[in-house]
Amino acid sequence: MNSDFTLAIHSLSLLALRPDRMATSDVISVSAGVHPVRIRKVLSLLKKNGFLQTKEGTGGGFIFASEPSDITLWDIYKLTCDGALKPKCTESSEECIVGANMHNVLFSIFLGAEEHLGEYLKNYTIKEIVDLVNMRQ
Amino acid sequence: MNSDFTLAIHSLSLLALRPDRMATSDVISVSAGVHPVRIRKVLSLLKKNGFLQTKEGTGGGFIFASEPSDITLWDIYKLTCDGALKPKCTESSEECIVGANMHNVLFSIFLGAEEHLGEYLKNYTIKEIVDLVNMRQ
DNA sequence: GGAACTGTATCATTTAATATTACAGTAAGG
DNA sequence: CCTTACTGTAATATTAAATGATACAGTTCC
Repeated sequence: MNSDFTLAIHSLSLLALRPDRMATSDVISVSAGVHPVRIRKVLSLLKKNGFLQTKEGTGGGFIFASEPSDITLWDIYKLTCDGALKPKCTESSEECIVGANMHNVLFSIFLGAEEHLGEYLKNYTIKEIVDLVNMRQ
Repeated sequence: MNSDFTLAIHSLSLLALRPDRMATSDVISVSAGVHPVRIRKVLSLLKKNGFLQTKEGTGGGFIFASEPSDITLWDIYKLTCDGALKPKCTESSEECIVGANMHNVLFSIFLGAEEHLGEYLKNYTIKEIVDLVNMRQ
């Protein structure tokens, strides 16, 4: 699974814990252990979809824009790794009945698999992630 | 998703269509469009788990060992890409409550996700894949 | 106008996936 | 019993994907 997905969850959880003040990409990147540019990249995606707000310039950064209970892991999945389950089929022989059709058959099955996974991921919101993080402390 | 998974399905489907005679790794590799050594590697895994039989030497190759309707995609998933859904968390800061606990929280959620995916994949057997392939012809 | 940010493009580096080569072991058939 | 056609598997090379790093334009605040 794409690590952009976990990065997004990580960042949103961190922001959910400080709903009052902004966090810079530097602060988040230290917590997540990655390069600040990656944080900016991933979070700009979340911004475009209205999950958080940003502010440039001095004192700027990222801040939660909605309710942690309104964002599900499925929302984040769709943004960061839609199609990740899709099978990577190599160019197979068109002359063989299996080679010629396997890709399409698997594609439709995996479309269903992703939908199915979606039903599971919809059960978890950022609020629940934060609660679980707090419980472990 | 790991392409060993699709390779295994491809190979098994091909073998299911010729239950009477053996197929060599060369034949399968042409159909699947990959290197024969990879076929041998993936199929040796399937052999170890009793899904097919092999024979070395002249006239040897791979042959189905069980019923196509007895092998589900979940069986194959477990062999070829168990844990593939597991989030790739980077080393995050132990000093931050989020960084210190995110990994464990996500890990347990993804364990559940994989189980959930399993319920879906159990609905498909090699027999059904072969039927779908035939229908498309 | 300078300091502290985001936004984004580009290039470098690391890591994972896959292909290739090589060869030992096994079975069949002359 | 020797040759041919296979699997099994290790080692190495190559390619592709993920990630990191650098650079800099645009914004906001003081």
